[in-house]
Amino acid sequence: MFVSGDATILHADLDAFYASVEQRDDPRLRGRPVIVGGGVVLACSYEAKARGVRSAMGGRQARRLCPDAVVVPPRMAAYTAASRAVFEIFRGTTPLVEGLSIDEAFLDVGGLRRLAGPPLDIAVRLRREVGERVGLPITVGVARTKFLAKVASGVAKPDGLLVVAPDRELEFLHPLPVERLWGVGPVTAAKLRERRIRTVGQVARLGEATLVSLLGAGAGRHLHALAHNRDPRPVQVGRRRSSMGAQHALGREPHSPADLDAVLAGLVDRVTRRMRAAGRTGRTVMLRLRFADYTRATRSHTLVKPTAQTGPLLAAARALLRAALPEVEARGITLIGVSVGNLDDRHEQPPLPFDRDPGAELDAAVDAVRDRFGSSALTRAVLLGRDPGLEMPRLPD
DNA sequence: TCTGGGGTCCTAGGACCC
DNA sequence: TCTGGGGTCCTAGGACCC
Repeated sequence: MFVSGDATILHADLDAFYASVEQRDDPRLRGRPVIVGGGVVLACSYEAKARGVRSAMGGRQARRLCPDAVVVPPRMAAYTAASRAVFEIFRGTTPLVEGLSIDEAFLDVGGLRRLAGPPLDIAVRLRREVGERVGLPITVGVARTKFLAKVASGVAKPDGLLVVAPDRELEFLHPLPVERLWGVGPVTAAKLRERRIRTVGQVARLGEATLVSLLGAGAGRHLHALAHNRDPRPVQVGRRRSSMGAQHALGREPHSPADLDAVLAGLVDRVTRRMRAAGRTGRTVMLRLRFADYTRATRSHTLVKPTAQTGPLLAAARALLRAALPEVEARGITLIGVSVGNLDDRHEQPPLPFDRDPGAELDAAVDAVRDRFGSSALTRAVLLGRDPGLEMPRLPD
């Protein structure tokens, strides 16, 4: 029978996901260091990790560390398909699945003991199934809380399984370095290091007030709770994205306002197209900038009505960019991004027929142009207000 | 070795309303 | 004329995650 307080939460995490898909699909890559992505490392195999390669590392450094690595371009469609197949296995295991990203999820198997056996057996079967049916290695951590299950999978990687029994939790947790805690990144770790605090156990002995004064109220309380393995968050099914965005890195050379506008139009088009495909609308447009010194800034504007139409969202993004141009010209720009937040479901406002909804008509025309001529033609058309082969309504300013 | 693209959550001040 | 507390929304920034 179900005993509350059992270790019943699984954190399942595919190992070196993109690189493992590449090794699965090309046997020549197996056992060799593999790097996915050229400019920066998107993912790398464990053979490459053993040589010091890390994701997000610059490509040049990665090749210097590991000259015999095979560098392959990313194949997002293959990763998406593999992810879907794995999530099907997750949902075949338990209905209580909370996806965290393309390659990891929490599974609550608390109610399944009678049906499917104890969590350890379920985890063993899950790993075998993912291996046999999708051909990928996956690590599973099992614990009483989400947080600890994730820590456990991190410790067990790669291709591992680790169950943390409820009566051994602190014994497991306290010797670990603070960086293992979910939410402790470089900044927090550095602040703790200044106080000579390196392990989770040392954090636990600090006392909440000290942590709050060191890290602020939110982070301090959060960290204090985690260090004592207090994490009441349940596994949540069906969480929806709350924003969608796209961004594009630019070289350090100067960019004219017209160039930036072209990039911006392409980004807004990409985002709104995905929003329409997902049936979402949004109200808040956020412009993200990164300057030549790699500091960042954001500018946002909230519309009165949610929409997925390119027109109003592009107009808002353009207004934000125009307002930021003096700063951009003074400081130089190396990245431009757009995201739409405050996402709503679209169901409340069924799409109007074209003859009553010029915005939807415009979007349909834009999609048609892209499909026929490609996105670069589309960007030119949007910028010039010209017709590359189709009647194109003008974009609002 | 100059650093991609996609997200989440938290904080804090100001506007505005009751 | 001066003084409250509480709540929500918007904007901007920052830390963190994969």
